[in-house]
Amino acid sequence: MAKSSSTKSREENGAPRGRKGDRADEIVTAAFEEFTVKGYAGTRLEDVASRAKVSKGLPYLYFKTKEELFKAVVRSVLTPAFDEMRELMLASDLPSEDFLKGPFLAFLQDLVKSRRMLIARLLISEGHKHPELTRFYYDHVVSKGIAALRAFIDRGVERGELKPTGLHDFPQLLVAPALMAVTWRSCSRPMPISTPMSF
Amino acid sequence: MAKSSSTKSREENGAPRGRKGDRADEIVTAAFEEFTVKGYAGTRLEDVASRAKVSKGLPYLYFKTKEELFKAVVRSVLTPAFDEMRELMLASDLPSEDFLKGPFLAFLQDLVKSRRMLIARLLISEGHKHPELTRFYYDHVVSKGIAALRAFIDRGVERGELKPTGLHDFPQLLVAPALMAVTWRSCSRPMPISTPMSF
Amino acid sequence: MAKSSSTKSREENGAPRGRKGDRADEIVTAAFEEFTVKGYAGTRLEDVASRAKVSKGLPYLYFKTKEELFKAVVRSVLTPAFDEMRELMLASDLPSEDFLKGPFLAFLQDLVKSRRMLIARLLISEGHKHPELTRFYYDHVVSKGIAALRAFIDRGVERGELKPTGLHDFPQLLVAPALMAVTWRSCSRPMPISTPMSF
Amino acid sequence: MAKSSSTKSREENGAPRGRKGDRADEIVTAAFEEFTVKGYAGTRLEDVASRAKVSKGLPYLYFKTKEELFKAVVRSVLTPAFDEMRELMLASDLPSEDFLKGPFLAFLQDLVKSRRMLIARLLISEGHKHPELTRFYYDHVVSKGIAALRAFIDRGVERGELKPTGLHDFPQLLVAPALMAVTWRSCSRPMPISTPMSF
DNA sequence: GATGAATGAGGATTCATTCAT
DNA sequence: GATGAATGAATCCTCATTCAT
Repeated sequence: MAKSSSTKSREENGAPRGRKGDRADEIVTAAFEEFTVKGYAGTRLEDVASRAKVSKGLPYLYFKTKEELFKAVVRSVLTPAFDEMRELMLASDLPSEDFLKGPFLAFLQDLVKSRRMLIARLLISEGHKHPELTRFYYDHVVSKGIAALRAFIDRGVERGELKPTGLHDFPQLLVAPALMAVTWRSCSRPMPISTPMSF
Repeated sequence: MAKSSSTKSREENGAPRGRKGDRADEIVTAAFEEFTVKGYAGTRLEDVASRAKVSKGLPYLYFKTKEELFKAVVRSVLTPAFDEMRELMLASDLPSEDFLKGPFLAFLQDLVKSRRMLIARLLISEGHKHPELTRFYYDHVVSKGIAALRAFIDRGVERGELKPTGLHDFPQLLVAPALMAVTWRSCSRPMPISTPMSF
Repeated sequence: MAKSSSTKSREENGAPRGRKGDRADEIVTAAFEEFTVKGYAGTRLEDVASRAKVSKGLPYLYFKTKEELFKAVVRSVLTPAFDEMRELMLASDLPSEDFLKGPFLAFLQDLVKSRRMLIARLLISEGHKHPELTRFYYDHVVSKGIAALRAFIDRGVERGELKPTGLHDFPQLLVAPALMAVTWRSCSRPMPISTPMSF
Repeated sequence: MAKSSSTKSREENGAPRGRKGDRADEIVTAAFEEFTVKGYAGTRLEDVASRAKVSKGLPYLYFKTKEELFKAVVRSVLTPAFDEMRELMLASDLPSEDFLKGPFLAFLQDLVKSRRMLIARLLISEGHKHPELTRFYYDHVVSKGIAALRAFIDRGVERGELKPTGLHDFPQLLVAPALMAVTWRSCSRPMPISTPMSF
């Protein structure tokens, strides 16, 4: 998340860069940490500001409201994560199972280890309060990820590398273990992330 | 929650309000609905009260604080759900796969259809703010459910009905689809709950 | 205080007797203890009720409001205390100084030792919120006590036993040490009550 | 309280509101007035705020809780009062009786006339709810005042100006008349403060 | 008379947001 | 642009008081 805007997302969140380290980015980063730890309602903008080492009023210069900041946080994590996954799916030409057990698993494990998956908990807990956000991201980001997964599955089936199963209809099951790991962990018990196989 | 008032008051029908009133139950039910819809912080006790058709102050007569009420809600949903599951696992002697595809799947589908699984979202989103609650329920309720699942798997393996897989180590994967369904749905997209097959 | 209504104050506070121990008295006694410890605002009628071993609603059967109960408490302590003092002043014919150093000092010391003087703190802290009470008691009870003290002083002066001093004008100084002792003690430091002499 | 803002803001005149605003001082002053009139429990922070002409929330910016504000009030009155007294005792070299009947009496009379002595009533009525406050002030402020009084008395005795009496043991009796005056007045009846003589 | 469940006004406290500097 | 003092709506919780039983 830290480097989310390093690629291309400069102007969409209206952040000025400034050579001494994008304040907006620092605020978003701090907000991410606060939000994932305390939840939306539990996060005080003042704490976000302190964590970002800026004054209490500054976040309002970049983000009109707390909700806008929240959306910026989701944006800054989700978009890169799904972009990465899509790139990954297209970049390899390994046999399906090898790919799943190799790079894809590694990707999921990284995801789970990184704090970025915590965004999942945020979406689960707060998503319904921000329906446009949820819908927007579902429609523009998540659905693309799912499409990529589905395309991957279909290709594997075509090649005879995968059995045609219900997976085509619910490709999200491929990432279910990662989600499971995160939700499970969030309920205080670590659960090792194993292969998404046996599917 | 389901059967909390089993002690002396009216049954499932809208019987006359008892004198001593299982108002506590009505409050817990109302609170469950508010909490699942609005989250912990977003729920106003006053709304819980109105929903339960009682005065603003009454919830405090039964639950010292908002947190106590929250705990009571979790308790009232979680305990019966896990008890039910354990009973189910012990009650049947069908071949493992038949059981999983039959009664067990039906149970999960019921669970997902019922609003009770919404408690999962609550635990995911708010659990970390109530660590003792989480730990208590993990230790006393969840772990028993997991043990039951594991026993079931082991029995199936012994009988040669199931292949020995990593499932023994993470039996919670058996309910993962249900959890997936709920979390997915909570992000605004319905996802049919299918068989926990391929297991 | 305990036995305040044993003498003559039965009907004025509307208390029924009932052979098994005047409930009203028990409530007043309990209230006295709560009020002196917690102050007026800090006292919960529910705690008064528990202390008196009666139900939460009972005090309202005897005392229309919390304030009425408070007044009853003041009444039950002040009246007997001043009555006692007046009787004392009239009962003796010792030389003035002997009387002051003997029975009168003993009386003050008893007063201070007893919990009854705590009523002073109540009047100091809460008196201004109950002006009619204060005025009534000043006019009907306190002023009689002062008059008795003044009469005693004047008699002593007439007899040549006491020097004519400002004491005539502020006879309350005779009890000042007792008041001092109580107020001082209430600020957490015990102060022995010595002779009201050297006056 | 009197000179609390001695650091950098306007003096006794209604000078322009400073930018950084010694709002804290204004709030403490307003709180002092509310507390002395209404008591601790009876004071609504909202009223304090209005009296100080600030918003409801501002007091919480300076004082975490109502209790902290209360402590600040006590501090702001007590400390200067006792400091003043100690300075007074050391500053003069008049014969003991002249000092008592002159500057010291004047000091007490001023004290009683000023509203500062009302703090005494606060301590009497609310002190027991704030034991650390009471103890702290006793140990650090009051006891020093008493020590100064005792030193003064002893010096007088050494010089043969005062008779050795119990006063050495309870020097607080020197201020008893002032305390008496205040407590008495608080019970609605003014009592002139006369000489602390006859001691 | 007694009980204790129920009511609801009232007050402490928090925090998103604004704005003068 | 930055700052942080100030605002005030919102919400938890308490408790005097009422009332059905």
